[in-house]
Amino acid sequence: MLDKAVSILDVYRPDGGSFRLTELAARAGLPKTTAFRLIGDLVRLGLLERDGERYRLGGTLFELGSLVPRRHDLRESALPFLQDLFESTRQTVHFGIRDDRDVVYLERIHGHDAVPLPSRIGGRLPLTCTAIGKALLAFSGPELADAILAGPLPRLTAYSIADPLRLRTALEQTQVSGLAYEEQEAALGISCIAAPVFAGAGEPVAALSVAVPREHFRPAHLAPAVRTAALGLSRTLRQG
Amino acid sequence: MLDKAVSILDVYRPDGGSFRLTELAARAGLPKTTAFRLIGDLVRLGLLERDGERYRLGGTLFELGSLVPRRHDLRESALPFLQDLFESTRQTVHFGIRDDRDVVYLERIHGHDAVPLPSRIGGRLPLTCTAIGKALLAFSGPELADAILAGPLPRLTAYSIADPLRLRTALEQTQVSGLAYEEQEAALGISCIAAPVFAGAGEPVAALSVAVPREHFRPAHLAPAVRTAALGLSRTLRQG
DNA sequence: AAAGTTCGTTCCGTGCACCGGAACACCTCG
DNA sequence: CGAGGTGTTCCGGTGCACGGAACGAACTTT
Repeated sequence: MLDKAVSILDVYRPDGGSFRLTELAARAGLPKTTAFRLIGDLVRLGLLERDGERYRLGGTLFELGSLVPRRHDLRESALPFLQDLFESTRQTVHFGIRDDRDVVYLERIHGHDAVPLPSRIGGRLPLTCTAIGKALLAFSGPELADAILAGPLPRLTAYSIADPLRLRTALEQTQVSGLAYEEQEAALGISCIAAPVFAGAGEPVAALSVAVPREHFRPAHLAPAVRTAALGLSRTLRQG
Repeated sequence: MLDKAVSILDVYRPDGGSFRLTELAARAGLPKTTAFRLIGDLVRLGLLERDGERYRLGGTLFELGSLVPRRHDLRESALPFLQDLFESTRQTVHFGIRDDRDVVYLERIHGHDAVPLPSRIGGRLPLTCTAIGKALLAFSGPELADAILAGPLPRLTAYSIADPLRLRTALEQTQVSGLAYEEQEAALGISCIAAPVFAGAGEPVAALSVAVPREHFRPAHLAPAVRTAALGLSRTLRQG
């Protein structure tokens, strides 16, 4: 039964939105009556809510989701540094962690006139298509990179790296410089620079980045700010 | 069964954390075996995760919670204005909505050396004890204020307003000035100024605030910035 | 206007998944 | 060592989750 309830909730991933009963049932692969029954329970429990004739995710999910430790704890420590980075660059700042082969975004800060990006708090993008992902990947154990490089690489744009050799080279450059770059690999017209965040010896626990319209991309200006934020945060995390 | 699963998840509200099986079962009021079974399912589905011998809320909740429309949509619109407000004040900025008799915080922005506050993204505090809450309450229909004033008022500190007359006066002052204040009513040593955010005619859809250590509270300096942010955001929301 | 289609909701028989006590193995502490 | 606590497994009983059928309402098509 739990599986069925979650299959209903999963209809809303990754795009959110709202659905009517029949569509929700179809997308969840459940008989209409079963879906109707479960939806009623989910609404009662606050995990879904009614919006006219439609259903959308409910406030209780938001409240529970906000308590998830890996989001809450890391975000609290990172926020001042992300704010610094946003202020010194005025560009969209991201903060994310690795989950399997994806980046999961824990925070995203932008101002007015922010460029449209596919990233979203709570959303996922492939490690290999994003600067944050590459920063995480470059400093993770070699087994992960090997495993990812052994299969086909996911693509979000025509510029996404599809050649394993090219990706390996990029990762090695990141290992040397401590910075990872993204060139229209996740979103057309967008460049990005990222640095890993460490909590101690070993793999990075997170990474942060700045995303910029390509024609305004100035690594020389951005790199020090990105490094400073990542180092500052790493130091804070090490001190517990 | 869903009820039981949610009773397990609700153990984590409002404080988060992690628990062992037996404690989780006791707090959820379930027999140990039932809890064990459900926890196994919740872990499999990503709603809980194991942390050694302990269980904590899982990443799937964070991902689903991030898609909740009333959080995601409002926060996206509000963020640039909240950033402006943070930059012009350098103090902790809050953004919240009303749910029944509580404020639910949708965003909280702070820098280094932020003052400790009881607020938290996804957390709740009584309307009557917070500036945001009073801003929301003052511009909601009179039935709500009447209903709240008819019962005992919740208190978070010794300074929280317990006298219905005093609260009614404060609400009327907010209706006149468009600003609501908080004087150690939610947290000792903390003052706060808030303004409502409207999306059209009618009740406010949200409110935003700045929280300051009491000895640094300068309403004359803060009020214009708070007003500007709230007005700017209201305008944006009205334009869709 | 009538017929057909789709929707959300209710009804209800039944099969099996949920339930949870008992048992077990392991660990910790006095 | 024994007592108490923990997490895990086992398994029989039964309550209820399940979902097809039916229904009424709304919408669309002829």
